[in-house]
Amino acid sequence: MYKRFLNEYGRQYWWPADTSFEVMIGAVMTQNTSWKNVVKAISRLKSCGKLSPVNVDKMTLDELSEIIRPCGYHRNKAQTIKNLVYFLKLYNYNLNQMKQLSISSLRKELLNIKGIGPETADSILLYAFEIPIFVVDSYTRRIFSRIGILAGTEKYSRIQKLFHSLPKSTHLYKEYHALIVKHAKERCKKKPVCSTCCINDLCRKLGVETPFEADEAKKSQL
DNA sequence: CGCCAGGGCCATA
DNA sequence: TATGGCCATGGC
Repeated sequence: MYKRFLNEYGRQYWWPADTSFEVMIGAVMTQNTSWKNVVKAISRLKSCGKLSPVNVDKMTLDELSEIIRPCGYHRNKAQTIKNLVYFLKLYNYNLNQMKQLSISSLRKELLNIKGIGPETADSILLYAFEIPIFVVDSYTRRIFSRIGILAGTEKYSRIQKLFHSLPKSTHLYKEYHALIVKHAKERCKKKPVCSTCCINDLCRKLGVETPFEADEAKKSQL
């Protein structure tokens, strides 16, 4: 799948951000939200010169909330970003200092921050800390359940484990997740399912329904 | 106008 | 453990 996606779409060069802090707050802001809205929110932060952990720390919750309004759920997300900055401050805003922790400890610390769940934590670990941890999102579930590899209801950790059977490569995990998002947006939307998907031939090779066939089958059941 | 977007928390059973 | 309601904005 990775090879086919890479061949189809090319390298994605994720995460699209200038600093690791921008990666982190972007990961929070994109929760159940289109990336375009996140770009708006981040540029608003940039244009007031507040795109740094120290400056975010200085702002009140309401100030931050108002600036990031375009990304949606802005009250919740402003609080989450505040919680995150509080955590970063404990380590003097120094990522190398946090990296002294074991990977599992660091992950637990991130998950302990209110508003940060598994996907957001892993996005931060992979794209900000450059630690080889695979990010599982709803697109991963959709794509791999459409071709019959997943049911889609498996627990996060189980799906992540599956991808961790691949070589533990930060570069591979970064690009694979990015390619999954790219593919979902272009060819694996909720509806309609594209009939000319680049993984159709792989489905036939595996002897399973193509995404298009699976969709048609579901329709005829109704 | 309705659907959807790179989730997570919380109350409930 | 596992659903369901809730959080909010903008693109299409």
